[in-house]
Amino acid sequence: MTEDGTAALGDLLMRAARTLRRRFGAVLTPWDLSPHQARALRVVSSGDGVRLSELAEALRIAPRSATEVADGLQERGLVERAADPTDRRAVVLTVTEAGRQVQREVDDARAADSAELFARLSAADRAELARILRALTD
Amino acid sequence: MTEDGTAALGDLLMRAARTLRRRFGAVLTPWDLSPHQARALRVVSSGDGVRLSELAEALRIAPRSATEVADGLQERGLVERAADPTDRRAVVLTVTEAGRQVQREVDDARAADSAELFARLSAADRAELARILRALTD
DNA sequence: ACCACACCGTGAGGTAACCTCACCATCGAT
DNA sequence: ATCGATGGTGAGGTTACCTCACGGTGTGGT
Repeated sequence: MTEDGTAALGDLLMRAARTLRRRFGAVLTPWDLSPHQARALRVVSSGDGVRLSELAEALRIAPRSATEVADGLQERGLVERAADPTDRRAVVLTVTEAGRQVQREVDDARAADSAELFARLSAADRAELARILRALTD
Repeated sequence: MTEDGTAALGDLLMRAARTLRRRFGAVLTPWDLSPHQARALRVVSSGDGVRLSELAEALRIAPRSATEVADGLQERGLVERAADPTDRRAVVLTVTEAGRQVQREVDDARAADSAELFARLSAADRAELARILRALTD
C-alpha cells in the first residue's frame, strides 16, 4: 500500500511546512505578533468590515475565540470594533492606519523570507511546485 | 520583490500542510492520541531505549515537557520508563508490546490516508513533488 | 402583530500543551 | 575530593483554545 512512498511524501510536506512555519514565526518577532494574530490581521485587512463570526470561520476557530484574537489586535491598536449598520447584533472589525502599516510591513518581510527560502529552487521547480500543490488542494 | 510569487508559494505549502495535518489528526481519533503523542510514540518505537532528553530534542520541546509527553504515553501503557544502565541519572523510554501494536496501526492508517490524499496526483507529479521538497529541506 | 426560534458577541470557567525556575541525584574533569 | 555541568521532575505560570450560559437582536410562521 505504500510502495509509491506516499507516507514519506506526507512527511516531507509536513517537514517543509514546519520549516516554513518556524521561519514565519521568527519573521514576526519584530512586531511581537503571533502567527495567528498575523493571519487575523491579514483577514481583516483584506476584507473590509469583517464580522467576528467571519473571522472565526476564516481562522477555523470557535466564535468565542475570535473575540479574544480581536481583543489582542485591538489592544495593539491594529483593528477597531464598530457596529454593523445592517445588523445591530453584529460587530465588524476594521483595520486601523497603524494596522494597515503593520500588515504591509509583515507581508513584505514574509515575502522576503519566502523568497530567501525558495531561492534554492530553480524558477522552473518553483512553478512546478506551485502547480502540484494547487492540484493537491483544489 | 514578489514578482515570482514566492509568497504565494509559501501560502500554498502552508495550506497543503494544514490539510494534511487536519487529516492526520482525524486519522488518530480511533486511538485517542494527539499528533504529538503519535510522533513521540514513533520516536520511541524507532530508536530503542530513548532518553527523555533525546525525546525532547526530537520533538523540539523543553526537557520538562518531554516528561509530560512520556507520562501520557506511559498512562496509556504504550511506553515504559527504565533506568539507563550507563547513567543513573537518566531514564530511557522503551515501547511496550501494546505500544508497538498501536504504532503499527497508526502508521498503516496514516499511510492509507496519505495515499488517498495524494491519489489525485499522477505518479510523476508525486515523484516531482518529493524531489522538490527534498531539495528544499536539504 | 405576535411569538418562537435562530443567531451575534461575550462573560465565566475549564483544559491541554507548552514554558521557566528551582531542586536533587549523578557524572566527569580537575 | 570537589565542583561545575547534566538528567529528570515538582511547582507554578502562560497561551490559545474550548463549552456553556446569557442578553440583545433579526426572522419566519401563524
